[in-house]
Amino acid sequence: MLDAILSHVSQYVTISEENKALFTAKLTEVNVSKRNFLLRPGTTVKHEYFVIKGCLKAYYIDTKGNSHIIQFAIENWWVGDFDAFYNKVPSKLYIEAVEDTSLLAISFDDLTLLFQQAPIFERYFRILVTNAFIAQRKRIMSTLEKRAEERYLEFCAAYSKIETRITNYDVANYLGLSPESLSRIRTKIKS
Amino acid sequence: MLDAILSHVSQYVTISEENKALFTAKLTEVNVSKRNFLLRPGTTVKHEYFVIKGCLKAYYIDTKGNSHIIQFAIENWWVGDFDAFYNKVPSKLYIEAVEDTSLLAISFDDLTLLFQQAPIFERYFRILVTNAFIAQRKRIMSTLEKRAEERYLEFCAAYSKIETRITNYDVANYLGLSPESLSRIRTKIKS
DNA sequence: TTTTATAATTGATATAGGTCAATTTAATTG
DNA sequence: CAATTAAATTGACCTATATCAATTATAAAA
Repeated sequence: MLDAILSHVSQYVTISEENKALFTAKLTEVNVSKRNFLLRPGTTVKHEYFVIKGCLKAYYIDTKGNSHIIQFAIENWWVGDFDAFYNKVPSKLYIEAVEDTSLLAISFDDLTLLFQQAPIFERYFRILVTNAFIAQRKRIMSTLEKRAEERYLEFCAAYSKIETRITNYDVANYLGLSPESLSRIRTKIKS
Repeated sequence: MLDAILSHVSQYVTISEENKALFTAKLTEVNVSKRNFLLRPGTTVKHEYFVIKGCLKAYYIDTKGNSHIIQFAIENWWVGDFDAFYNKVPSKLYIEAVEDTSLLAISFDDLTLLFQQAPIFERYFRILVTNAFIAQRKRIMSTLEKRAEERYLEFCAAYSKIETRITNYDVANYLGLSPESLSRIRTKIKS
């Protein structure tokens, strides 16, 4: 349970046993069953979450009523609404479990305290956010330069562990495509 | 000169005079004149840069030969190639001065040292990257849900200080549009 | 195993924005 | 300021992907 998150931390920074204890003491378990919500828009976001088991999607509904998936999260991913969490603005996101999911949560106050007590975690999260930033930039680059078909193939390669766990409807949505277009692309690829 | 960057740091974290001195001692001035490059693809990136005066664009050329601007930078912005800088991979970016520009540079080694000497800077950069991540996410959201015209108006509102300093060709490129389309949108707006 | 709900596919048609080519306007530079 | 070069506009036409509507397949529930 805690092994997963500690080994994740250890991939990025070296931490002492004391710091491990300090960290894990601040984590609480949260379970969300399939089709239920970890987060809904309008809420104040007090936690960030680490996925132990399961799969979620983070999406929002725009002014025209269209939904847009901005992130999938599976085992060993952090998920939440950074904007709402750090800037204390109401969330715009739905975070919904696509499978029965168990997570570990850390609150804003505990995280702030942790940063004071052990600045090494400041580094851990700095590295994580930097990586997330880079990954997100690559997504922008992909959208700018590539056709739908190419982006779909790229998605399958990058998220092979996710692709089979979610519907094509959701994959299309993540890629900014209509499900019909994705379906056509898939039949085209098969031939 | 150093005032600008110190006051920028102070917007995000509280730092002592010693830490200010520690930081500024690691900065060196760099000047790039209009149409010249701060960075070219294939290079190893050893520095991140803070803009004191001027304007730059960061772009890359894709496999099809099309260029894509991923960032503009003006006064008080950090600019560089995060991916290349942190992950020590060759840069894919051109960073070109759109006006005569002066910057402050910090090297990877100095930054690493700074993080050890004064973890408060770890926090400063964590906050900056988090903000950059959030801003970038908003860009993705905008692309997903909005038409070209709407995105252009949004761009003008968000980057009013930049908009007049760069060509429409570059604005179009940043928005993922052809210059012709942007031109049509602009004439449509005027009427 | 039948019913019901959800997901995926297919066809017909529409459209935002791209591409190519030409022209005009505005900046640079000798 | 004349000569170049770069930037912006306009027109004609094209294409990737959306939208709407219907159908089929698959999964969940009764």
